[in-house]
Amino acid sequence: MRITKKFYIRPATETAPLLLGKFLCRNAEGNVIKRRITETEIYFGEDDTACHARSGVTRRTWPLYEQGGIAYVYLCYGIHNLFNVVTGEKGFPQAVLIRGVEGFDGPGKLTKHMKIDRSLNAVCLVGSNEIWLEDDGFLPKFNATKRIGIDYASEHDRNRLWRFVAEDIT
DNA sequence: AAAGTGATCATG
DNA sequence: ATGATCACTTTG
Repeated sequence: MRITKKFYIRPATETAPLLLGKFLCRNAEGNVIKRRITETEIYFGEDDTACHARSGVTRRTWPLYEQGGIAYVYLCYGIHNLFNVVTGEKGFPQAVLIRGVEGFDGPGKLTKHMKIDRSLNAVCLVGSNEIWLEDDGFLPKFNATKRIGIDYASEHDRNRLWRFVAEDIT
């Protein structure tokens, strides 16, 4: 069944591991794709030097400050659309980056396959018929590791174990 | 190892 | 208006 609002309104630190195994669902022009999430990463607050919100509210980062349950999609390196799930209460910027789904490892690859782009930025995952998440009760085992691709962040933030990889989903 | 690619943000 | 930066992927 579709994941409801309540699931999203809690800290990304809680939500990120729970998102593993959930189905990311996308309806693009009547074509529905559903795939289990295999890899997630936390971006948490203005004090997290790896988080986009480290510079406060801007034209790009405003969705991070909304109440949990919406999408945050932005263009990375001029080429790749990266998909995040905004979590928590309104006013505290945080999100979970979806880094992989079954069959498609890599945050840019999965968005390409599922036709996710910036037109879905700030879309409500609870109410949209274009993109949403579903839960069938499956809870995979997982490992927590360091985040990837954030060399510019402080050592302290680089060392946080804020990346989660499911073991039993390929 | 390194390019490709363009929105975003800080600076002037 | 301009330039540096960047939560990546692919190619050699």
